[in-house]
Amino acid sequence: MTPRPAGTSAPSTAGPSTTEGTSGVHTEPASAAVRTRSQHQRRKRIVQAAAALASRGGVEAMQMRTVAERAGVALGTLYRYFPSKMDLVVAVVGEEIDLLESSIERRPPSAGTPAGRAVDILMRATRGLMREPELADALIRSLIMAEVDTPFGDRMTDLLLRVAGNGITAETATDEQFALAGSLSSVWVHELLEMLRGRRTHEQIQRRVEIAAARLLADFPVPPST
Amino acid sequence: MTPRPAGTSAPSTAGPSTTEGTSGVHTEPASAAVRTRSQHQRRKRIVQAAAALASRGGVEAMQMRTVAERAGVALGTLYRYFPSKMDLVVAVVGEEIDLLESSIERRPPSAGTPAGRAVDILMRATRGLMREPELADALIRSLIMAEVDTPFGDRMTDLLLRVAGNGITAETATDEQFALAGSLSSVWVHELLEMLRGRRTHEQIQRRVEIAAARLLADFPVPPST
DNA sequence: CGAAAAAGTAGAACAGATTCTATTATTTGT
DNA sequence: ACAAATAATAGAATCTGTTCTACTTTTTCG
Repeated sequence: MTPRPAGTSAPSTAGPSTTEGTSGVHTEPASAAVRTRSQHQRRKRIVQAAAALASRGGVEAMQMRTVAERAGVALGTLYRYFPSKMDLVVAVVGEEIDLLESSIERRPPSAGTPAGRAVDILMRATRGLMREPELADALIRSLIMAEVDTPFGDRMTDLLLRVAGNGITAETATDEQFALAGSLSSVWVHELLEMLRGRRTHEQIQRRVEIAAARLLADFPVPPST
Repeated sequence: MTPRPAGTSAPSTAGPSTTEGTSGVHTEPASAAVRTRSQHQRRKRIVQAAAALASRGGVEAMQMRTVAERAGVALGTLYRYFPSKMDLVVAVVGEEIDLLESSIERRPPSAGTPAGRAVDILMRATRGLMREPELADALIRSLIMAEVDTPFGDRMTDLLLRVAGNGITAETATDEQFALAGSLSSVWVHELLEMLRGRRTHEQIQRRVEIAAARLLADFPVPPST
């Protein structure tokens, strides 16, 4: 699941990566205990508000002031939780990826070859993202722009490794396999970008991803049988 | 409200491309004729100023006000030539790519395999870009972000096709070869980004590009001999 | 040449992200 | 329960991209 201590509501500290380097511990006892009446899921409310706004007009519509307002917190508070707009975007993306992961758990790719399975989840992710083009655009772009680590590419690479590689994990994978899965992931991201730019159709992406996957994952382990 | 009629009469002389989609002709008589005394290479001065600033502190340092000042033009004029900061960035990039191309002409890759040649030019490009990390960062990121066509990925793909594919061109290439070259190009761009984020060393990039190229360009035509 | 068009200029104005301030809750430790 | 610490809040202020205004200088051309 989410490697993120999400539940913890410590504003500044912890957090989803964020630009902050601070890795300090925070002294927040609760995780479920309702603070006073309706206090403390501020983080969740913020992310929701942000996602909602982004689904509409993309990042532009997701203005910090507006998000704060809509989430019912002060601008300053918003900035306490998310030091920059980017951090907020990353949080929103996190949720999207969670969704994809659970979808995969629910209905794992069935193709017989590693490449086939990889294409399966990549296209599923594509469809999922494309359901909210504005949001997708905003998110993908922002992530690529991010100064620092964003869980996106890495999580996707991991997913590919696990699903396509028949149980390989970041641990057990060889350096080369890791590199290959990573390459496929970046090809996909790039195609996604092109689609957002209106230069690719769904079919074209599928074709290209298939072509790349077939080469890149050619010698990934095939599952024993079924 | 208004979609800038940009192409119209703009000083957007010829063109290192820029974001402008307008391929229209411009009514600019001169191209070399010195206007009055020192007028008209304003564009060049602007791009130079921009590049210089970007080489220092990256995009942030390349503030429109500062660029204008340094180029000795009014802010309004700067915006007449480059409707947005992005356009300016694209122009700067254009020059960088030109540099790479001429470097390749001067000393074409010598490796015997398509993959080898591809790696050669990609690493050469990497080194070239890394000479000015701030600039590279600014440029790469901006280009990826660009709403519209930017000559970057395409020009690189083309280059790869020509150089690695032993004379193949966008014309003669099969759909698949085109896709494969494109994939390699996106892998490279992604690695470059990771390097800029400080998550890759030169060697790691080389390794990963080699791994990807070996798979992706496996069945590209090999030169007759030599 | 002389007027209309095009290009420049200085600088104000606007917008949205981020920062800062002063003040008011809440929480926590004891 | 109470003082110190922490979290929030409203809102002003700052910064930088972009737009707009009012003029001045060049260029184009009949």
